[in-house]
Amino acid sequence: MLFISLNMHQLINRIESTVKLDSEVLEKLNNYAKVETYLKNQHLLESGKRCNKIWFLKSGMVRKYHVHNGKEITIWIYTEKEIFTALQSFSQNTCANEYLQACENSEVIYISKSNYEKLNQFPQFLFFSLSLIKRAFVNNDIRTRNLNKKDAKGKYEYLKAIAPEIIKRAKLGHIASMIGITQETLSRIRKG
Amino acid sequence: MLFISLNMHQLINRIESTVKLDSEVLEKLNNYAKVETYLKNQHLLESGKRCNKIWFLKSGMVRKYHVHNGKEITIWIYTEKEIFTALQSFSQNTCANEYLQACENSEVIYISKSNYEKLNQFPQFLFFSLSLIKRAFVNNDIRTRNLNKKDAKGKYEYLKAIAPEIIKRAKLGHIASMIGITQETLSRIRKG
DNA sequence: AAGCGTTTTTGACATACATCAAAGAAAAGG
DNA sequence: CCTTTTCTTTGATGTATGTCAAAAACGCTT
Repeated sequence: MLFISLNMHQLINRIESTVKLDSEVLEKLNNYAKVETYLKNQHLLESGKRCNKIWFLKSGMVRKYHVHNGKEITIWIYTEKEIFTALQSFSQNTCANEYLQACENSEVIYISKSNYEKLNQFPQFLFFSLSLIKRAFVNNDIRTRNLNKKDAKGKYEYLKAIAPEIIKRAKLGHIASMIGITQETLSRIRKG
Repeated sequence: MLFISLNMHQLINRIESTVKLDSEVLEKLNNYAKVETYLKNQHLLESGKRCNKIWFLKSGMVRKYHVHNGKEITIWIYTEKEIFTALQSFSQNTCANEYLQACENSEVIYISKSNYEKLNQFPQFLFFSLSLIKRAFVNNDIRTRNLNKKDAKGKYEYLKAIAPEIIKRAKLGHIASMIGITQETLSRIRKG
């Protein structure tokens, strides 16, 4: 009889909306996945460190950013049920040059790189990994194209349309740097 | 005895720098891959059509662009030995909203989507697909981050550093729209 | 070599947005 | 509940780059 931790259901649903997993994979997944909590402002990952985890966000909000000329540039903000990692570091064993920080108290499930690779030895899980990254790739692509040729207001409206949760919950400055404008400009845009 | 078309060697080398393929996969790959040539300015793919091919560029140069307010925005320019497709259309069976156009006379190898999927039933090929897209994802990511917070000159210098071939061979206007500046600005940057 | 279409350069001008600075509002913390 | 810190708003000013238009250079084709 297969025992799956209660914590795992959201994640398993997420995966099984792409591929059905057989009990062998489910069991491994259940064993490999660990739950962890972070307080607001705590870092899940820091620039310069190697990223050897992939995360699933159960609750809260996590911001990915990098530092350029002493300024934090938000890359993306993740909300509930999203899966994220610092892919270059994770897949190429290099040092990350980005930070992952909880912007609210957050609860995550993570799988270590080595365990993730073990899961990927199962073709059904490998197939999931491929579709996960394909979707992420396509989304990035669409986002970049849409943001590129818009003015500040257009960028904000676009982000609002595709990620209303972020607009509601994230700080002004974080949102602004995500779409490449200053927070002063964003404040004025919001005013009307 | 396995016969592999001469045309295929470049592509096979490219794949086998990631995974060694056994003869069964090699044979299928050889059967599925077709060579095609395009004249300068001919389209490999047009917006509104479904993209059901993935290409390997043997020689020449291919530009991916989309049209925004009647203007062509270059997304990227591919040079020899690169693999490309319109991923959203290819993987989600939607209509492409981008064009692929030869900017020089070009020779490509393509594999149809259905054959590509057949190849992906082999875990070793699936593994290649995953690493291919991972690398593309990471490269896009790095590029976007680097281009975002630079001024026009910085963007140009960055592109020159990562893709000198494009700078040498592509048209001014194509390069300019790729980094989100006007061709007049780029012309002035080049002047000094 | 001449001619024609395309691409690049140059110039004058307009403007969206950044920057800097300081006040005001909200949140955190004792 | 009051204090301190952090975040957001508002205002004044500067500048990089866009836009429009025309000239110059380039590269095919005959």
